[in-house]
Amino acid sequence: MGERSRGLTATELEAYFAFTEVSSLLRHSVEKQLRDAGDLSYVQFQLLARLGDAPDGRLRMTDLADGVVYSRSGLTYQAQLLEQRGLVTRGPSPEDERSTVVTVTEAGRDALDTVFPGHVAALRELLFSALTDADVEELARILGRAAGQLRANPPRSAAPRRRKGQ
Amino acid sequence: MGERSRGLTATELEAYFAFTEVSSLLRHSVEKQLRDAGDLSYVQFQLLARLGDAPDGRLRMTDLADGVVYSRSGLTYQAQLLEQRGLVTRGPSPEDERSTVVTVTEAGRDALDTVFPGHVAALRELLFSALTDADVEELARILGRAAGQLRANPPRSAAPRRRKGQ
DNA sequence: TATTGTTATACTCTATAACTATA
DNA sequence: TATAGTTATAGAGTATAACAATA
Repeated sequence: MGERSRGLTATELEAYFAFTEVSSLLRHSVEKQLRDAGDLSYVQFQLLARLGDAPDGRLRMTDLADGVVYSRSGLTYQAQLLEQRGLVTRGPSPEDERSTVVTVTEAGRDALDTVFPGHVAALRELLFSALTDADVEELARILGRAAGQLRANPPRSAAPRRRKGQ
Repeated sequence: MGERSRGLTATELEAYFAFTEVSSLLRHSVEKQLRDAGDLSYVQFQLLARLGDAPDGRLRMTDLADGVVYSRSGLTYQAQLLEQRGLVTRGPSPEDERSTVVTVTEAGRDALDTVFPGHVAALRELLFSALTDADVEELARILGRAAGQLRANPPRSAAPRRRKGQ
């Protein structure tokens, strides 16, 4: 970025550019794989995967959204799509009548199983094949730190609600 | 991802999750900053930044697109937006009459200058503040490798055209 | 014939605000 | 009053295919 790079060191710039490049290319490839293999968008895959890992495959809408979707209406939209396809069910929470609980169905787990091998293969081929075990460890450590920092810095200029929406 | 994680080591999974988390949160924050500070989308910022670094601030459409936009019509759309705002100009190439050359205007450079300090500040605060100099060097090295690998693996199942769209 | 770019079109996704209902 | 979620609506962005023009 030429002169505008003042404020970042050369190494920082290099790391940032590499990060954005990897992020963009990897995301694009992965999205294509998920679409081709299971007709899932990346967001839908993330939501299903999250539910698949949750106890009983169930999560409240609010907890499901975290980090994946940045507006509540966006989550409602995606949850509707998944429900229409029979990959999740939605129902009221027994504990808190305001809440909606989303649950993965068997079909939802099948969709994950269908998509997952290709997903892993893509990651291995596109990302990990170029890295040593030590690289991967370093990457996990460093990005883990960065993730912690980002989590601790919620988007500023907060809006109406604190948790989900923006 | 529970049992479905077979095929990736625990460390690989950890690295991948951290990567997606950082990518998502950072992108979201940066997009907000660019929008607030200069009414630019992330894609528009990338296009302007690329032009700002190019000799004479000029690039052919095809060269401008690389890695930023994945369809030719998408680039045309964004270039139109930038041209309407006076941030770039478009004109025919003298060498190849088929080509369109895009050039940053002074207003375009001003827009970059307006947005850049906040952009750098966000990166410093959200990403680099948590990392040591050695971390940043490692990150640049590792992600540089990964980027090379990704560049060498163009999106498979190629389509109509080879370079940009597909 | 292949390449560069534009246009028309349809579609996906996201965000804002207004609204309902429960705590 | 605050929280959880939905709905209506509008807007931004992307992709595909058909197209025109030049190499």
